[in-house]
Amino acid sequence: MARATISDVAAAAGVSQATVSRALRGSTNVSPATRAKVEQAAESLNFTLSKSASTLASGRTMRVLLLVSGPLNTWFNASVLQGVYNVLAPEGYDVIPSFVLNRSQLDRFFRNLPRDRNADAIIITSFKFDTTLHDQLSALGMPVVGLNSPSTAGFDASIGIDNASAIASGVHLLRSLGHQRIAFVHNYIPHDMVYGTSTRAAAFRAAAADAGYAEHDAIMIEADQRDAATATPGTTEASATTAAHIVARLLSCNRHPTGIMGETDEFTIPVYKELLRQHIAAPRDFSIMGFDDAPISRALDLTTLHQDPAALGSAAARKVLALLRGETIRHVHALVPATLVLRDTTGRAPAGR
Amino acid sequence: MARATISDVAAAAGVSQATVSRALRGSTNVSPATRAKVEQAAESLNFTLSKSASTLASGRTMRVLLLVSGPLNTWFNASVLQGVYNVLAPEGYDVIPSFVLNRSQLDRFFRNLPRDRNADAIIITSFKFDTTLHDQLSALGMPVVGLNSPSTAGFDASIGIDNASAIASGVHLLRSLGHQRIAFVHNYIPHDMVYGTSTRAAAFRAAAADAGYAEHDAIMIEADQRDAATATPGTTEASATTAAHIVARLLSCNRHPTGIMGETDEFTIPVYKELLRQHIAAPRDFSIMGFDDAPISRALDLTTLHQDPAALGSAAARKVLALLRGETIRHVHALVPATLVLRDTTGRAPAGR
DNA sequence: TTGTAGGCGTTATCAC
DNA sequence: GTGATAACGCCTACAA
Repeated sequence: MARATISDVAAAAGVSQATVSRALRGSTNVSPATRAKVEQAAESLNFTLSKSASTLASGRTMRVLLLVSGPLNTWFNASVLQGVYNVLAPEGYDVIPSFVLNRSQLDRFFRNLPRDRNADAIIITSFKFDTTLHDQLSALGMPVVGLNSPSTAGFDASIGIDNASAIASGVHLLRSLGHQRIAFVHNYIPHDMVYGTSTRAAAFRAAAADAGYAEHDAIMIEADQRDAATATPGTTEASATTAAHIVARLLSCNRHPTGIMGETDEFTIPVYKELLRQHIAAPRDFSIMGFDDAPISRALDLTTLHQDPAALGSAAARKVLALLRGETIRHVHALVPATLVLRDTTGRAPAGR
Repeated sequence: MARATISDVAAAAGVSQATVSRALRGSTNVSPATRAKVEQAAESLNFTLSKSASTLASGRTMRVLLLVSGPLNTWFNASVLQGVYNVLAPEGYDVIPSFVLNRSQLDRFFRNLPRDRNADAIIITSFKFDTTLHDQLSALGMPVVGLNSPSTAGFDASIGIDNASAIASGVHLLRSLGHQRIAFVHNYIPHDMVYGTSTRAAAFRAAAADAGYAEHDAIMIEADQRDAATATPGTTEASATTAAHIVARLLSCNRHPTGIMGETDEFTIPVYKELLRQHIAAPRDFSIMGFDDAPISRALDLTTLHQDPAALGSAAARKVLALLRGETIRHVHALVPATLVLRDTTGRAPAGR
């Protein structure tokens, strides 16, 4: 059976193609009677509108791109996708995920994007901002919404986690638990890096100073570049080797820190495990907390800062919708808080320190 | 600047539209010289072919659907997506993920699919097979490849994990470690269920019998339906309540099992944690193993059966490609093994049992 | 190897 | 409220 076209339906229903189109899209002025006739005809012919043809004629693709940094099978990225999908799918939009692992892939993505301008809007997550990116974004010619981007420039709207206040609340916790020296452990940050967690490192520095920590009482420990190089790019997870190196540096400090914050749960957990392996226990000997509240932190009872990437994705998608409809958005650039989740890895600082 | 069309490029390059089309698609007979001219003209006009127009004219959409059961932000589903993407994206295909949580959503999906026949093929993961589904699949009119489906019927090709032999190797492990009584713990399986892990339960029964376990020495413990109902559908994770109930049933057995296998890592871990909470330690008092080798099992040093969902996704995508190109596939329905990963939660059965 | 011309199946703009 | 009709931007025989 060759596929029925709109004119077949028109013939069957005894109306014009235009009317069929109107009726089937539910929208414009069509009398209830006609609509019923048309719908019935379409039904019996097993007819449905062709997306491609509609797209061509209308200029609307009903597709939105989701560009993430790092693999899609990351807790964060997958959850964002889920959230975006949840609000866009019911509206009839397809969401097309893409990802890039490094700067050159990112550039290639933007270079090829117009090649198949086949989306109405794009959501971009966790990219570090730079002027090149900015230019690329504005050249896109479609609504661009950012998700967890360090800067809002170049985006028509954005949503993100309030890293600064979240990190601050973590620092305050450690301080009130009596930890005299604290540390922030994080992955190696390449100079051409595309992911944006470096915001947290900066936030830690600021929050520590703010909370009264002297500079040498709030130290930063970054993963070794060589360790990072052997890992999958874009992964936030620390390898066992990376973790071992970090712990070595941590413990070899003169009067080592007892309060530790990690950039993400996934990065923090290997460090935590390595400490345990050294027979240094939390919260007896030290306190440690992650960031994200990913399932893995729950499994290990790790204290952490909760964020909800699916909610971020949904919020971003809602902004896309608003942009597409030309509605005015209340908070063009919104920031949502991350909240502290107390579990088993934080407690009063060991006495005598 | 209004978008350049193919005829603008044709004019600029001094050739016909047809030639531009041919040249830009890299394909058919075009002299190198002409091709260069065309490419340069396109470049300078910032022109690219419109996907929608190509689709309409050619009938090929360059899109493939990925339908998964359960949320996209599951380790398994997200990894499958990643794997599918990895092979399809370089070939110019967009992959459009969709998911359904239950039977009615699945039916709705199939009912609406022809409504926007806008894909060249579809990959379907982890769905329980039934005759209705079979009919729906064959009515699709496009290549359908199954991933981890209990049956191959209705699919043009399929790829999956060899649950039977994997589970068998787990049972053999427990047996050789001296566990006299073993148990399989798994989530509640709704009768209209769409996900396919029930295969593992059946495999456990068979493998246990095969290994010489009497029926009452190899017990099945299924999560309570009411517990499952309160959880997110499609999640393979056990809630704390579910886990507590399961452990209660486990320990209240006369001579309780000391060797435990779980349907997935995510489901197994809460059970494991609950056992620890009862001061019953692995591998001293019992052995427990998961299935999947998800990152979370590594974090908890859980013995498990390794599978690689991204590889499954890639394999499925390759079959899609072959189908689309009319190539003959070597193994239309392929099964890949899952391999045992020994970690810290399995060991010799406690003496005197 | 390259050009010509007729679709592909809708949507949108007008009239009526 | 409904009907013509001209786009929409490319692909693909077929001819040259």
